[in-house]
Amino acid sequence: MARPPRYDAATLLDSALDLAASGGPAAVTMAAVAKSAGAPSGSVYHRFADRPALLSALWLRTLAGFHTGLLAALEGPEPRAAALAAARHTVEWSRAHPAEARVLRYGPDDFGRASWPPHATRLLREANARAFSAVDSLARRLGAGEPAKSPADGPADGPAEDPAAVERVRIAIVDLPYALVQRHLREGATVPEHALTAVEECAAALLCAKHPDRTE
Amino acid sequence: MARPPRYDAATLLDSALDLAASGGPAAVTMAAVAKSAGAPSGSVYHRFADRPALLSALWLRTLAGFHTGLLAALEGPEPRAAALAAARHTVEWSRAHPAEARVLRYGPDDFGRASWPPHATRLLREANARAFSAVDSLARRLGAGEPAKSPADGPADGPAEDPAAVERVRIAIVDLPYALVQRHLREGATVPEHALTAVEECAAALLCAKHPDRTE
DNA sequence: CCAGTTTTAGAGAGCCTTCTCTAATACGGG
DNA sequence: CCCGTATTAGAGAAGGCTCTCTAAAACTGG
Repeated sequence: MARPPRYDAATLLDSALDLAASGGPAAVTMAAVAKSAGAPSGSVYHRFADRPALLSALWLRTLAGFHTGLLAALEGPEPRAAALAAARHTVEWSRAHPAEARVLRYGPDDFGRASWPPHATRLLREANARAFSAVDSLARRLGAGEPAKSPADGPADGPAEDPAAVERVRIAIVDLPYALVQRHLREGATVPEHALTAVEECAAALLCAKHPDRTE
Repeated sequence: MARPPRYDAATLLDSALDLAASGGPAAVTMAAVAKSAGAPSGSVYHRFADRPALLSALWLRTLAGFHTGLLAALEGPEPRAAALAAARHTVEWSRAHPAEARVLRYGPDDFGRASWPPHATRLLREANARAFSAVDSLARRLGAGEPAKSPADGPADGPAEDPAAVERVRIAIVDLPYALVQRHLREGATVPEHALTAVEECAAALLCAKHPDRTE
């Protein structure tokens, strides 16, 4: 009932991904995407209302690709194994998807979040909330296996929720792998294999040391 | 013997810093810097040959500001205290200099390193080499205090230099504090105070756990 | 007070980008 | 076979950015 599409949204986003990976968000211009995909500029505007719409789609698609594996790892049955798997996932996914990982170096603000359509802004908020709550609940599960420390310390609702402990878990399984990956990507290199073992060791060390009793 | 300057390089770089901190590298246009400083565009081009020259000056000035304190901390007499001081410095400096810290979120490539003048490229290489070697030598000093592990493992020239151990130190005192700081900055927030204690705890934990004998 | 030098001041050319608009095109259903 | 629709195709207006160029201005040493 209609002419078949030659340049669909996914294809155009692939071009946008390449441009963003090699030249940063600023390199993703509508003209550059069109040229890189071999399409006329009209076709790009046929798929995406404007540049913010394209940038938001690129960010959300990339983030979703990363989150699926991360969430799967975080929801593993055994808390400790799940934490280590999540830490590993960041490194492995970045090694397998270098272009996407380069995009996630930036933040949504760098991709013009301020001018995104409301729809995209909502999706971003939901995706981030989902990931954050998954990390949070894993941190709770990890804490539940430990001996309770001081029950009269704050309004512990469900299991004990020491914000500092949650923060430590978050550092071990999110920030630390992310930092290591980004260091290599920032230098223009790919993520080396030994980054994986480094992350495993460091995450294990951080998950072990729970009590900050050793002040010095 | 000449007309006194009204807009010197430092003032213009201050404007560029504000623009970069709030809008990223793309927001640092010659026109925007001129407007933000209240100067005509000619004055900007009088100080900086072209945009890459200005961007390189901005990056190098910002990096130098961060490096001075970092190098001072790394060169402390007692290795372990020096390592913890270095980790702390990243957080404290970022809290004290939010705009500069936002700039360092990016990499030199985002500030157009490919088109920098050779002079600037050389300065960058030197600054990075200095910082890297300071971390490296601190890692060596830290390792020297520990019991030697397996002397017949690689061409140990001076003190034992296990690349994995150096990497672990680098993660503890550079990557980890950087990651924590950038997480807050990426979200548009400032770095909270509790980030400092989190970094201290995590760095201490990582510096303690040296031997990767606990595989699981 | 003058000559010399640095700096301000801003107009404008050339290029690139975003976005719009019109026309042509290719396919499927009846 | 033909109509309706989704899509391609690309020209072009409007605006921003980089960079150049000319002229004026402001200060200092003699």
